[in-house]
This record gives sequence, C-alpha cells and structure tokens, in this order.
Amino acid sequence: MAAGQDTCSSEQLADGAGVNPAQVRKDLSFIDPPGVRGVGYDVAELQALLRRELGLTRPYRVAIAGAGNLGSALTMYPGFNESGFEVVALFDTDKTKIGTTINALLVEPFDKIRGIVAAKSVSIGIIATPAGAAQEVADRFVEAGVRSILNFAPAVLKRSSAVEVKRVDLTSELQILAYHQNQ
Amino acid sequence: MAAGQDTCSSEQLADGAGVNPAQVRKDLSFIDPPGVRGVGYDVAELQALLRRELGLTRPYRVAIAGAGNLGSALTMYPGFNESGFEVVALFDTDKTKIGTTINALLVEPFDKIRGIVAAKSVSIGIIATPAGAAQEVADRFVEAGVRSILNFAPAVLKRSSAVEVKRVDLTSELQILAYHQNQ
DNA sequence: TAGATTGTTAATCGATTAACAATC
DNA sequence: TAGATTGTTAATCGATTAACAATC
Repeated sequence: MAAGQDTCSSEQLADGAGVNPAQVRKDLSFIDPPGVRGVGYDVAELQALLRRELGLTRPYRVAIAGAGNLGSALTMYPGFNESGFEVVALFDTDKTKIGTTINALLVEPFDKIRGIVAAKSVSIGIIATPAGAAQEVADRFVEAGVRSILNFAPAVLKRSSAVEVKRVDLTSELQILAYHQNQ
Repeated sequence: MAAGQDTCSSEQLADGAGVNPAQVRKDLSFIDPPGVRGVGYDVAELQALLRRELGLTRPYRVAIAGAGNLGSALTMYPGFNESGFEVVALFDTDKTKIGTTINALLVEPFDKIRGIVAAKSVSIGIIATPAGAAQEVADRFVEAGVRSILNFAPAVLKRSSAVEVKRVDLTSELQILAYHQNQ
C-alpha cells in the first residue's frame, strides 16, 4: 500500500505479510471484513476491526517480577505502552532495589505481589527473574489472580489450568538461527 | 521418563512435549533414530544425535549491539553459554559506556563492528538497540559478515538475502496472551 | 461498460494420527 | 514365548491455494 493510500488490496496486504493473497482474503472472511469488490479494503476500518476482534481496544495492566537488567529493560520498553500494555507494578527480592524507582515505578517486595496485583487489576504477569525464583513468582502471580504469564526465565513452570503461560526462550531463538546456518 | 532411566518410549517423550506419540516416532524416523522395538530410545544417544542433527555440537560466537538494560541482560544471560553460544563482543554508541566492561566484556563503538566481527568470527548478531539504531546496526552486521541476526528492537529491518533475520517481538507476545484472555 | 478485486468454493497440499506388521 | 514398542503405511484431518462467479 502506498503512503497516503486509504484502501488496500489483498495482494498488497499479502506482499507486506509475505503470504498468499487468497490466504489474506480467507482469513479476513471470518470477521466480516470491510472489503469492496474491485476496490480493496479500507485500511483504517480494517485496522479498527482487527483491533476490536483481537481484543486490543482496552488497556491491559502488567506486573513485572525481577528488577534486574531484563526487568528494567521491559519496564522501560516503549512498545508496551504504545500498544496498550501498562506496566503498573515491579517486584524484586533484593533489599537494595526495593524502594527504588525504575521509570517512575516503585520496586516492591515479592510478598506484596498478591495485594498489588489485586488492587491494580493486573491481568498479565511477566517473570524476569533468575530461573530459581521463577516458580515461586509464578505461584504468587497465580494466587493473586493474573490471567496470563509471560516467562523469560529459563525454567519450565508447573502448568496451572487457571492461567495461560507463554515462555520466551531466548536460547531457542539462537538455536533456530544456528540450525539454519547449516542448511 | 523417570529419573535415572536411560531409555524412553515415544509415549514418554510425547507426554513431555505435549504431542502425539506417533508424531514423535514419525519425526524421529527422519534421522535414523536409536530406537529399539519393545524397548524405546536410548536417551543419551538420542540427545547426542539430536544435537548433531541440529548443528549444536560446535560453539557459535555472538555479538550484541546495544549495551543498555536489554543488551546487558543478554550479555549476562547464563543460558547462552550453557547452550554453546558465546557472547564475544558488545557494542554501543554511548561514549559513557564505551570502554566500560559488562560481564568482563569491553563495550566497543559501532564503527568497530566490522573489524571485531571478522576478527572474532562472529556468526550471530543480536540487536538490542532502540528502534532508531536498528537498521544501521543491521547493515553493519551484514557488511561484517554475520550469518544471522536476532532483532529485539521494535523495527522491521530491510531484508537482505545474505542473512537470516529473526525478530523477537515482545509486544506480540503480550498481544497473544491478551487475545486468549477473551476467548 | 471494462477492469479490478472481493468472497467463497473446490482442489490441492501437507501434516497429523491411527493402525499394525516387524521385532526386540 | 508373551509383552512391549518401534518404524512405517495408509487414513484422516486441516490448512493453503487456485479458480471464478459476484459485484463494485
């Protein structure tokens, strides 16, 4: 789609996404898309519809456990706020970190997870702790009522049916790249 | 597979991975697996074979651009070394960071990327810079001869056929979790 | 109208799984 | 031998894509 263009064909969308145009039309057909034959899709309408369908029209509150380098990086990550994810709490065990602020956010101890998650209606917990602390943090997040957990720690968490856990495995990413170097 | 067990059935492997046992056997059949009918797979042999097949028996040298919180976290990430990925270079533009060390690694300026990547046989570059610097770093990595790039910056990079680029999109991870909260 | 592009069907393709002979 | 489990085939399932009537 050229800049300034307010309509976009399935072929243009497909080019951008690196997929087949028929795929785009088929997928969009599930959500009653704003397509017009001979013309294409209204970009603004399509974007709004997709945001609605994907549940991205309301903000989600996020808590981060682990105020080390990774936790700090995530706390300050500008992309989250831009996409409607508000980091509203930050936890650590380190007494020298508790009470300090990172990106204007106060670092709180783990035993406040329960209270703060409930009070601030946090629905997503991010684990950015060392592997050894991951399960404890996950348990606290679960009992506090988060709906989803994003786990950066290199640890496999016990599955809880109450919560969806997604792992970001940085080593796997490198392994996949390494594998392709040999193909 | 119980601890201490040195053999493992496709059913046990499937349980661990959350897939179908037939899937495990089918997939393994592509690599002449060390399976014995009525017994199962020798775990040590299977692990060694998979490591060989996946090209994970030799170390890969990694350079990280961006010595902020994310770059620091990645530099110190213990999982990389444990899996045979050696972080051997760290770059930044910030003059107050250049010359300092993080995890015993000297922070170097961007214009040394070319020389150091070549000298240290780096094959994987990690971009942990703000979005604005990502393309420049990617170009330098490519001209320096890296084979693969892992991009953490919220930026879409120009595709270069010489290099495989993989993006870790932290916002997407949260969006996927958010979507499932509504299903 | 002629040209363009959607929405949808039907065909194709590939991935998953059930089933079972082979065999330890 | 009897029981277990692989390796592989054939069947199933679902996802992708080509094709085209509908229609702007």
